[in-house]
Amino acid sequence: MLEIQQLRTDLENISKILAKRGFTFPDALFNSLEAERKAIQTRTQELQAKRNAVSKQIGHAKSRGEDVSAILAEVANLGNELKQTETQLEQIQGKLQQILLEVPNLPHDSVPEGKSEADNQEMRRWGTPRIFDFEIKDHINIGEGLGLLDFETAAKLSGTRFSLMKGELARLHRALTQFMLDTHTQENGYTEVYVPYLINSESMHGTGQLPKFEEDLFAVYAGGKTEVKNPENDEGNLADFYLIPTAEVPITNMVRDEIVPLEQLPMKYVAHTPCFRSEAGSYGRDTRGLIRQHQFDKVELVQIVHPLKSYAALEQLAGHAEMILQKLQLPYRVMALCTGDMGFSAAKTYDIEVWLPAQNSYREISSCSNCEAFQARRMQARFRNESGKPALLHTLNGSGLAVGRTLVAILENYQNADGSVSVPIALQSYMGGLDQMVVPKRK
RNA sequence: GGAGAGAUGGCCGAGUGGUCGAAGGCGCUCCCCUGCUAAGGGAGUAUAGGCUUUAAACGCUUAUCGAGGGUUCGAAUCCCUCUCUCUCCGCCA
Repeated sequence: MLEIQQLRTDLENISKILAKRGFTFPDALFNSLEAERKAIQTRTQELQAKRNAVSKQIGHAKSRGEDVSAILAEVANLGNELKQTETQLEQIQGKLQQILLEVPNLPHDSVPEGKSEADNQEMRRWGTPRIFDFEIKDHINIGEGLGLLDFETAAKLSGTRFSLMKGELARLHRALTQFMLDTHTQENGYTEVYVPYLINSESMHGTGQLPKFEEDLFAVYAGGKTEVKNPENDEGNLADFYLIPTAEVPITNMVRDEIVPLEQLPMKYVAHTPCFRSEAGSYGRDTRGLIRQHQFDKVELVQIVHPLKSYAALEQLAGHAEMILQKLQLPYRVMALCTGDMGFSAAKTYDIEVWLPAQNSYREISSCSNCEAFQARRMQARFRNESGKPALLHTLNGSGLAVGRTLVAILENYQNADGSVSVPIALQSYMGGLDQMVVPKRK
């Protein structure tokens, strides 16, 4: 959420900046609502002040035992008018709030301008894609060839965009999460947290998934009841819970409505959770394989920091995600997302893309964003600053990493001619010393 | 799921219709006193808005005593709904 004062004083400029993201701010509507708001709010407060003064008078008079009927007559109609203006004010502020909640964050000055993925800017590359002297397979063929990856059964259980892993592959998947968590807690200074996967709508508003992106989520209704609780307003249509699309939601919301002491900053949290996404609007994209699933695991990094330190923290956070790929010896590149490709809440985002040989391209495996005060303002997440005053925090999040996609990268980059897959050295201790997953011999 | 108790400022805690944004204490900040230490004295100390202001401060003003609604000229206080916490019982991985 943007600061409404900023919009009031600098609308033209902000509108221009938002246009770079492809967002059209409703200038005219906003201005007329604001004018109305100002008039009605002033009037309301005048009436309230009068009521308070008169009520106080009555109190005084009564305590002196005087007759108050004259004063009472004077304010007979005040109540009605006040109620009317209060209602009007509430409606207008509701409308303004609604507009505000759907406005994306302002991109940072350093963000490259552009319309789509094609305009993202490459920052750096690490590692050299391996040259294979045999015909390579994609991760689906490798996994199925090993007899450890089973999409058919997953489809029977749940449908498309689900997967089922067995044996050493399931263990490798688990090894990856352990390895990532251990690295971030032991080397990068994060505190591990275990969080709820079912989250209420307030939290989803806090990090920006609601109200605009409900169709991307899975909603959960206690006892399977989906009837509208309160048909009078939209809030009544909200589900009891939503399945988290990322651990960013529960972790970041830990500081919702909190005032954090200065000395507790920066807060650095890591969590491993499953993530659930409806993937509405991505029909036909990455339909095969593990790349785009309704359910996938992710190790998420969240930093809650002092506003002056958030850009340094973003570089650090991206570095932490990169560390995992370096330890796994997986080639990658880092992209600065352009204005048109960034997510709703982000002021600046680096995507880390891992090399996938079978796709002959780099694919997103981590997305690291500085949301500045955008989420904090929605959440009222604050800290007590140097002069003792509450001020908004900055929040950052990044994958460190998406586990399923890391598994894909390992299968493809570590594949051998005979269909076996070598286990990266960094993971072998998590695999009971196993250094290779081999194709089972036919009997 | 059943029965009961509770939710007040950074913390503790008083306050059952009127001069209460809220006593008192603790903590914190500043000042005075004290040659260290301990103690003492004084002042200050919620948040979010609106108007005013080039901006800030100041000033004026509104709202907020878990949340929302109601009664009333007036609500921390009375009524209703909800949320959360605690205790006991039941069920449960």
